[in-house]
Amino acid sequence: MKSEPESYSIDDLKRDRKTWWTGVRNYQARNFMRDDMKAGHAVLFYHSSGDPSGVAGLARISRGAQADESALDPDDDHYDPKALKENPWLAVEVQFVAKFPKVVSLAELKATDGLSEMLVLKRGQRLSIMPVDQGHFRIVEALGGA
DNA sequence: GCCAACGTTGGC
DNA sequence: GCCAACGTTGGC
Repeated sequence: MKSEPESYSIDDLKRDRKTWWTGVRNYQARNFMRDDMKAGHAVLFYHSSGDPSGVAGLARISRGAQADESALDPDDDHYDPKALKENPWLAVEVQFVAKFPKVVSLAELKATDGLSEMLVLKRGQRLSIMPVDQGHFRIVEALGGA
């Protein structure tokens, strides 16, 4: 799961302990939340446009997808005037697990054997949420040293 | 700030 | 359904 640290960082999640991951307005990302992200699943927390960009820590899905009410709130940054109650945007609840001592940078990910097929490293991949292979997850977790 | 690689919108 | 224009993401 990607977030710009200036917007919401691993430190913010550590402070909050858990948070509803609202504001996702991409259908593919929404479908990942709906179909593939269940309570208990492990998450890599990625800082995009960070210094450096990379995986900043670990989290866990604490509650599966529910309607993201922020889409219906005109005062919310991610308000979607076309959002429908019958076909809502979704959010999952994410729980803090660990902050890596040092961000596993994008450059480090690219340089690591066994991660070449990781989706976040694929060309043109901009989704804010994507599935991670179990093998890739273990490698990144080990690099993070948490 | 630049720009590639998208996704979305809307005219036709 | 096509596709040009536009908006967004995110690395650099």
